[in-house]
Amino acid sequence: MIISRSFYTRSDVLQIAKDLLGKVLVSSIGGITTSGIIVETEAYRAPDDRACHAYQNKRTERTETMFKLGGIAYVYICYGIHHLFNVVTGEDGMAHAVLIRAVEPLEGKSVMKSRRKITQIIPSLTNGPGKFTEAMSITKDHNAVELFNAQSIIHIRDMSISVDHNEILTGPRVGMGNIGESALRPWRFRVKNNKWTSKPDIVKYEANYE
DNA sequence: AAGAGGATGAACT
DNA sequence: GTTCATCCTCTTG
Repeated sequence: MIISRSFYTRSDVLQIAKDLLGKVLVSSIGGITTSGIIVETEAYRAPDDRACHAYQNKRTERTETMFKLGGIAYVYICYGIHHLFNVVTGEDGMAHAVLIRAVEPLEGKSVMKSRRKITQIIPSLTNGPGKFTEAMSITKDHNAVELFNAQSIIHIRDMSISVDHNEILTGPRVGMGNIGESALRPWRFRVKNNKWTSKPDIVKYEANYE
């Protein structure tokens, strides 16, 4: 069943990032339904998180979506090519979001294959934040879509797929640059032994932070 | 008005 | 391991 708005408006974005594992992301683009089990997430939390676009509560046209009441999508273009999908969480005025980094394909696998221009059902179909959005035809046009509304072309369901807390691997987020302490925060969560998650943990040996 | 750079992925060597 | 595709957003002048 559809996940209600109250799931998203909770204040702890780290908890929501973990709770989203096992939930099912659904897109119905052009009458074609695709869906996937969320198997990897990352939390982003303004104002103190330098990795967050809304670091120090910086409001711009782009970040405005993140400040809204939880339960909507935040989709933006990365490197000019990839559309990255986030779930906005928390109260109105709090810029918190969960990046979905990978899903396990459920419905519409053949459509996903053609969109990704590959011929087999293999992890590279959806095991990255820019990959599953392509497979599910999610673009920045879907920014601010209501995910708690079953009529929305993108929404999230609870299909009673349980992920025990000891099945969740935790580690630093992917793609952090020179952002000091924020890069070390273990705010990436993924399902242990699930082959549909993205690249392995990044190990940082450098300990010279500002 | 212009320029830098990015929460990535694919195709290279 | 390296390069680069590609474009929007934000900063600076």
